[in-house]
Amino acid sequence: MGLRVYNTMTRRKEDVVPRAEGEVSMYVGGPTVYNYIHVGNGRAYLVFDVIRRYLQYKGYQVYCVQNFTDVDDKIIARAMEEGKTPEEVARFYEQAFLEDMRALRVMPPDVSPRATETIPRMLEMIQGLLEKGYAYVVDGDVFFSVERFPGYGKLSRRTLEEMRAGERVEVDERKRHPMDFALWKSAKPGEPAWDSPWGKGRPGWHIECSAMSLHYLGMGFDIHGGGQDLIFPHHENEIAQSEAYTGQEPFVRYWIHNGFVNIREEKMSKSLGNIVLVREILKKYPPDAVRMLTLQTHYRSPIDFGPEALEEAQRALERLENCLFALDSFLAKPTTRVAPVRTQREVELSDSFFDFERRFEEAMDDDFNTAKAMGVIFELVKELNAYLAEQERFPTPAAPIIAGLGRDLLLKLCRVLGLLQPPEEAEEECLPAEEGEEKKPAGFPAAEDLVELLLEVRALARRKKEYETADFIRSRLGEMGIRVDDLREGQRWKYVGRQERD
RNA sequence: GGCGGCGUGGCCAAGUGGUAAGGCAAAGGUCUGCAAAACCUUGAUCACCGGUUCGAAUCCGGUCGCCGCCUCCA
Repeated sequence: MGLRVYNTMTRRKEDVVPRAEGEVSMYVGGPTVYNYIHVGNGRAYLVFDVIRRYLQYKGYQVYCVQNFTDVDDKIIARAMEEGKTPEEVARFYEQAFLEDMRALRVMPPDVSPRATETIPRMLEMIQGLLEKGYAYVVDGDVFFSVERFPGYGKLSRRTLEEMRAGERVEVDERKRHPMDFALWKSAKPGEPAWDSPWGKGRPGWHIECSAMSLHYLGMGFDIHGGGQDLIFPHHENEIAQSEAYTGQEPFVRYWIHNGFVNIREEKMSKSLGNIVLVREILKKYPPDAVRMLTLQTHYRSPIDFGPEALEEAQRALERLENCLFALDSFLAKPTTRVAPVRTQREVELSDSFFDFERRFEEAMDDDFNTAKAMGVIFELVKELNAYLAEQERFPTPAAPIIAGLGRDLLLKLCRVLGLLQPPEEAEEECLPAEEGEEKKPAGFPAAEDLVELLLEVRALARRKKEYETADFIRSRLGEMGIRVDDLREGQRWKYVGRQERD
């Protein structure tokens, strides 16, 4: 069974057959950089991050383009408010976006072009559309004529007659059809502007994505993704422009759209004023908790990002981390005899590992069913925990081998979903340890050794039933972010980081 | 008005023709000086009504309820 994906265009799950064998080209709608991104944006980028990781896991060479919309009404408005230039605003939030993405552990795209740097390509396209009669000029504005493009509405499944343009927004009288949209907007005084054959102006919103995707990926690329709110009009317009301009179709092979984020049952949106910023929740929850929450629901369904849901996701994540912690400390324990001889139970368990991986893949192959895939991972966790529990009573010589295999599989599957990734280099740079370390004399004991020493003291205390001392050590270490668990055969510990909640 | 989606145990959420994954919460038990973790055990007939079928949460029709899009938005 190969990979299948739900294509918004056909409203069906389709087998994925990339344009070029073994390669997948994808374009993910990037941010308009006029503000910090909210969790709705965050979800979209997490969804496509997972899709991308899974494609790579399947062996595809993935090439990913993501734009920055750095010229736009909202950016201009923001600049006015803050007394800055639109460019300053754009660069600032561009940087903030990159920080948020890194914090969420989203893989950076291969190319992230800016709209303002793609203007020549856009002018070229607009010119071409004019020449072919798909567009017209009015007072320095250029509009796309939707009536000239027969396929208009095919993505959002609606016809021009069905749409009630002007019902909620006043229609520009100069347009030939109410649904016509701007390719180029003439500049008002004080706005950023570029020279064009139609006078000074700036691009309309939709044209940039067409220009960039055609430039970097070419006609008929594989995956175009974004939130469901982009289906109409943004992606519909992109199709119209691109197919009209090139005279070819399709513009995109597979359209993938993720569902919305709700906050307490309501759609999160700017007008409702219930925006939650990515950087706000990352102050309260680890990035993997946010990722876990998105993974536990299918990408096309709505998700509630309320505090209850996040708490729950965090506890689910802890179950995963606890299992890994238990495996790691089990494997770190010095063992006297290791032998490959497996018990019947161990033969069955290690055989089942293949099964887990197969079921994981089946789930992901079916339109990236991460909720199902997480279910498989949690079943694996249960098996591994049960096995470790057995080992406490009845150690077996092959245990390190089996536990090692289990650990490798668990980590492998989690990382396909972007969970439990090793900390990034950038993060380590943030730790203020660097300088101090230089000053330490050679041979200064590592922190790990000192922790071990404390735990030896604690073990001694426990043996003498001096529980006050033992508990004191445990709680003080806990305050420093070191978690200590007592097991039947000894203690295990791990640096889990300081808990900074609220 | 048009188009689309949803309604599964206390909560979240997979499943879309063969008698319901998983997570969180809860209860009891095991382990344990305490704590934490973990393990074992316990619970849903799938909004409602009717139909198709040997058999439906899963297909068809209807009813009720919720939501989204048609406007900038991930």
